[in-house]
Amino acid sequence: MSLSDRLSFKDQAFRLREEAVMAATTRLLASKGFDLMTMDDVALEVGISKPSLYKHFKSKEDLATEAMVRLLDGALDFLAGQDAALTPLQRLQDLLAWALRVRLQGGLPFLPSGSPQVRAMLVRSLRYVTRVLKLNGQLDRIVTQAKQQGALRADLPNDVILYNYYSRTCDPAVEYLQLYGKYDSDAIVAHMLSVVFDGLAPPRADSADAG
Amino acid sequence: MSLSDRLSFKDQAFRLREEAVMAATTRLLASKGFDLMTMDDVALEVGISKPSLYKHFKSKEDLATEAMVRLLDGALDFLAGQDAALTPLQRLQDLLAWALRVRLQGGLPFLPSGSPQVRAMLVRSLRYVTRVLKLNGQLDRIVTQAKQQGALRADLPNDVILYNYYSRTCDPAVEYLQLYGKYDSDAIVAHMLSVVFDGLAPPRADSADAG
DNA sequence: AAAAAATGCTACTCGTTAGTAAAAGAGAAT
DNA sequence: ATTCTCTTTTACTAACGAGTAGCATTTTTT
Repeated sequence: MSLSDRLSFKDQAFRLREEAVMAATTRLLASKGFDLMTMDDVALEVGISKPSLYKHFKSKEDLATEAMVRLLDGALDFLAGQDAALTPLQRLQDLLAWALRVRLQGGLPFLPSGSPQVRAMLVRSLRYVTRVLKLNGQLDRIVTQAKQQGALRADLPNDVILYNYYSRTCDPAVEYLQLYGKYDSDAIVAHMLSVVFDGLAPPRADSADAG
Repeated sequence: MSLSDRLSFKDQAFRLREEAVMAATTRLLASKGFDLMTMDDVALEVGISKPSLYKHFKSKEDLATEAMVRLLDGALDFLAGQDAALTPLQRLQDLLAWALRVRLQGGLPFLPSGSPQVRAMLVRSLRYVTRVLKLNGQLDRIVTQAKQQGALRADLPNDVILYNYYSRTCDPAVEYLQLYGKYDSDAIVAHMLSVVFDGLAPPRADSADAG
């Protein structure tokens, strides 16, 4: 309603196409990576021609960066929308589950895996860096809270925990297990969460009290 | 001696250069990835010209595949050379530590992270596939042994354990923590091993006996 | 010492891809 | 209805990268 009133048909179509472009970019970035994703790929997938892309985004760099920004905004929104009653540990677990599901549906990981070039490209973008710092700050606080509650290991520095956490969203294990076809998304998410927080070794009942 | 006797100067130089080519390829593959590594890069790093590379390897694909094959051979050698007295868990931990150190020194990860194209390329190579199957088989047996000894969680399928294990060798967390400069290699390896096997959550002393 | 064989290098080809210019087309305003 | 503006497209350019042809050089062999 409010859209149709204010915007012309052309503008509406333009916005819709922009969303389609973002969706295609995200999918292609996640599957092929930045280097192998061509602007022609994106154009073809959206069903428009390459120069039209440049009406929306001024470069490939811009396009890719925007995709990452949207992912991080999604994560920040997810955090902001979480139930206040949740424990810090549950907040972390739920966010990771969300990120893994995003990934399993063809979305992007939190960390740009791979080449320093891509990292450098992202860091050039203020829009991107802002989000990273915000997410980092929020998660760092939650990790500290979880440690205070005894829900995360106090012997690990926060950054070690955080990078281990982030990196799980681009863990190839997810991809490979999905490729297998043996497990559905729920099973993969459950397994991954279990492994991240509890580890591959069984709980050692003798560790705390026995000695 | 035996080399100088049988091989001409030319042949010796040729072999030495071939090693230099492999070393450069490995380093560049690890840092830039397959797509961004150019044959000119390799040639420049070795100090020879591009066409000379093609006397050693018939294509970029060949070159990259050979680098992966050597890594896997290294892993298989490491396994073969392990002390027979080691527990299965220790064997897994030591191999992972070895792989992480390789990675921290600019080497390749076990899993080709990223694009399906690269995966497809590797799978085309029989030399590569042979090694993968061999390593998979050996590690699968060790994992089963470790489970029987209660050293690994029996509730996780072997393949879930294995892919989580493999994927740690290309975990960006390693890269990022190294980038930080705050931790030395030993600390990073120790932290990673600890996280992989024990998880981010503290041991739950109440889990097995209390209920 | 001279011919023979093999390697290394300079200078190319061909294909691919990011990005652009100018024409063609569709919607909006008078 | 007609003009005006904005968008879309076809057809390009420029750069880069994989792989090659043919010449120069160097080692080996007779």
